[in-house]
Amino acid sequence: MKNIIQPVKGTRDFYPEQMAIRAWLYSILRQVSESFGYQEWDGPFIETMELYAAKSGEELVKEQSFVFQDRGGDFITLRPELTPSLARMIAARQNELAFPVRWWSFGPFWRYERPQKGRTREFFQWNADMLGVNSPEADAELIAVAAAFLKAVGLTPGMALILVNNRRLMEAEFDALGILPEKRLEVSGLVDRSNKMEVDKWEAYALESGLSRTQLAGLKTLLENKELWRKSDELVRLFAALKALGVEDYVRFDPNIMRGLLYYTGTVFEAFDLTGGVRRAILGGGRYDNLLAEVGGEPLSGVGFAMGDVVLGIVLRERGLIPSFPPSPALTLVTVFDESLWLDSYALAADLRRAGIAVTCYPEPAKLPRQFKFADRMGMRVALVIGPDEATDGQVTVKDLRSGTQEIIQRAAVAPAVQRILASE
RNA sequence: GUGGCUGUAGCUCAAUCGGCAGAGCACUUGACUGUGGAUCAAGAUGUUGCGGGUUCAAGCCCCGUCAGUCACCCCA
Repeated sequence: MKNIIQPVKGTRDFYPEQMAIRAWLYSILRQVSESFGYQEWDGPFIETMELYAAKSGEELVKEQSFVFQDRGGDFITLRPELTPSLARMIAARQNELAFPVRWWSFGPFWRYERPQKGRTREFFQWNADMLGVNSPEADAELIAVAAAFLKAVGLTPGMALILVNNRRLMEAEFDALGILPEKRLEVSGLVDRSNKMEVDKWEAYALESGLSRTQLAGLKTLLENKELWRKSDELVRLFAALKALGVEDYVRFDPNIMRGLLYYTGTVFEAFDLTGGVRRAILGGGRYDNLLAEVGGEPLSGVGFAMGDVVLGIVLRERGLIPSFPPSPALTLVTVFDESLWLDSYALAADLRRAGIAVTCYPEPAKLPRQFKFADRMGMRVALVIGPDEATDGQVTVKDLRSGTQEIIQRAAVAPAVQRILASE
């Protein structure tokens, strides 16, 4: 223990147990994404620093990304997000792609931040985007994808909701309150924080940032107005589309949702666990209009969202929604009785594999209790024994590990017998 | 980047005022020389994160450092 080299800060080891969960999540993402016709894609895990600097400003990249110089002296960044790669790859094939583009991806990302609950330095993220359509109905589709996912992992509308707002609506309201355009960003940040801070602290903070008392009062009224969405044609259409898509139970209007990102221009949304211990967003996204222009492409509108695996994992664990998987993918063990019968066991295992059964053969003659214990710990269902008695008669002992019953049968009948046990509940 | 808390056996954690480093689970062996889970018995296990300091004596106090964790910040 003492001299084992430490893992890199903020990384997670995926032992088979955790890897099974990751694979399970991946399979659900695939199923949900593909049910809406999204194509899987991926970009490189490393990109030039310029790609991110173009969009987010160099400070952010240098301080919160992993950046290193390659041997040629170029600055390389471990990707902290996927959207710039998406913009770059779309822009490079802008004239040949069949729009609207619907793409999804699941892969690793890195951010050089201080780890805490729900935040690691290496994490996996699911991204889904649609480009080439600018409509509230397209926004609704992405929200429906997100809702379909929540449903697929067992999160009901009582557990998690997608909160929706619209930036254009909020900006119009800010204007109506006499908040100057150059103040919008700061006020957006303020709005974003309104749920996280205590009320009086928040108000003091608001006044400090230059809002008048009337403006503050107006802002508070605004943020409590659950019907505000009716003033936005885009949101009215969005909610109508969500209803048609059958996911309205998962979605609520919430004027507090702004999202920090500069590039969102219209609809924005975030999914939250309603009652759990984590306050962080499970997923978040929105409409962006100018992304491609920033990497040198023609202007193209898009909408998309991203979901990290870390917060989701915490939520699912708290809710008991992560299924358990047997440790071994092979649920059948062929034991090795002794040295003289070793290869008989190997041959039996090979036979069963030819019959399409996943089989582990114990790799050496060991005491049977040890071999059975191994089968038990690996969550196996069937154990097979060829001892001297069985060998003489061309037979095999087949034991159902769950019921504890066993029978001695002819070797040719072993495969069907094993399959029967595996098929039983 | 700022602040709080925590580092003791593989894991979860005890250890009184600074006075012999322990328990449960897991592990190994046996009860049971052809059968796992259950039970019983026995056994093994430590650079108390690391480095320094104070002290007759440090897991405990002090300084530093590393790691974990929580909050702030940020959240692409």
